Amino acid sequence: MDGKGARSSNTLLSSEDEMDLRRGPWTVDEDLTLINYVATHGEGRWNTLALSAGLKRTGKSCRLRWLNYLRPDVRRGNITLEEQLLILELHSRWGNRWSKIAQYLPGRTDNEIKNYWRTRVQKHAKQLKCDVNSKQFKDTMRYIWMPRLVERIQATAAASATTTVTATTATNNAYTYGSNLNNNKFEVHDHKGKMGLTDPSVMNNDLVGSHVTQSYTPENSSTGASSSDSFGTQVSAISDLTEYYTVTVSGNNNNTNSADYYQPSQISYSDSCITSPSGLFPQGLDFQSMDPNTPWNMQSGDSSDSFWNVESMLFLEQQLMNDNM
DNA sequence: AAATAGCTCAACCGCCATGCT
DNA sequence: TAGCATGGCGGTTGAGCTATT
Repeated sequence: MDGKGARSSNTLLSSEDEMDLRRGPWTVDEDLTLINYVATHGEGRWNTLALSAGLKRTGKSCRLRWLNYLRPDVRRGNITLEEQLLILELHSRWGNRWSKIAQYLPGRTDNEIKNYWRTRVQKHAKQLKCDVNSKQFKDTMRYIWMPRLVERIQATAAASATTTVTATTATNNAYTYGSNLNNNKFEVHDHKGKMGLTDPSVMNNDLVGSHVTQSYTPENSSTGASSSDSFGTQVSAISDLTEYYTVTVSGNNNNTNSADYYQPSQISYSDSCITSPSGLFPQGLDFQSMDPNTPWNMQSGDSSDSFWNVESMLFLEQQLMNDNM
């Protein structure tokens, strides 16, 4: 990799070595070599690592491969409704600060979030024939997309909370409860489980019954053009903006390409969702003061999807308000 | 069945910031 | 202080896959 990058960022390599630099997709052997080397020697000093491990890759390539793919805690797969919502909110706040946004989605890489944004969000902007950075599109996200996401999240949580009641009475220790409701798989984990909230500060005992995460399987994902392999990122159901502006907006619903398809004043949404035109977290979350890893820790190797839940979001809102008082 | 279009995402590129000597 | 090495970040690309015609 790094044709020019190899020259600019890896002067340890001789020109002869440069000629041998590999680029393109990583092989299984290369992956194993990198994994074993990092396991033994740790991360960092990527150029030295590449040389010492005998990888004919630049340090940059090794670093990227490790961070975006091989790292044990990296999550790939369904981007949950909650994650989508958070991405939208954080992007509205920070713009294309992908790495910053990624800090608040544990296990997600900036690259994955960036890809999500470009493939899903920008696609809808394109469909609307407006710029993704335009006020019009931002309003669409704020007034339509995000409220609908919240509604869906809440609906999911409400439905699954009912399912959880019986499970929570069974035991307070590790349990995994699965059910099949409307073709969605629901999973419940306790505080020590592999998924779900782990920080007691956000674990209101009264809400135990809501510690539910919903797992969308690829087959019930709404994204028709998802990759075929198990590593491909899938986006949870209801990620399609088209549904939002066709359902929510009063009048002119059918013309999704219309440049003036709605006015904010036309939008009405329930009391239970967005409360401010400025977005889901109207007064600004103090994300900087939060530990990105604390409330939503998730251990590696768990392919389940949603480790956010409505309580998490409400917690965020609460903290937001507290921080602004 | 073949061709084409569209989509996804891993990987690359280039720039910048930081730390070290 | 200058020069270099390294890490990090955001933008972009293109191979591979799926869906459609």
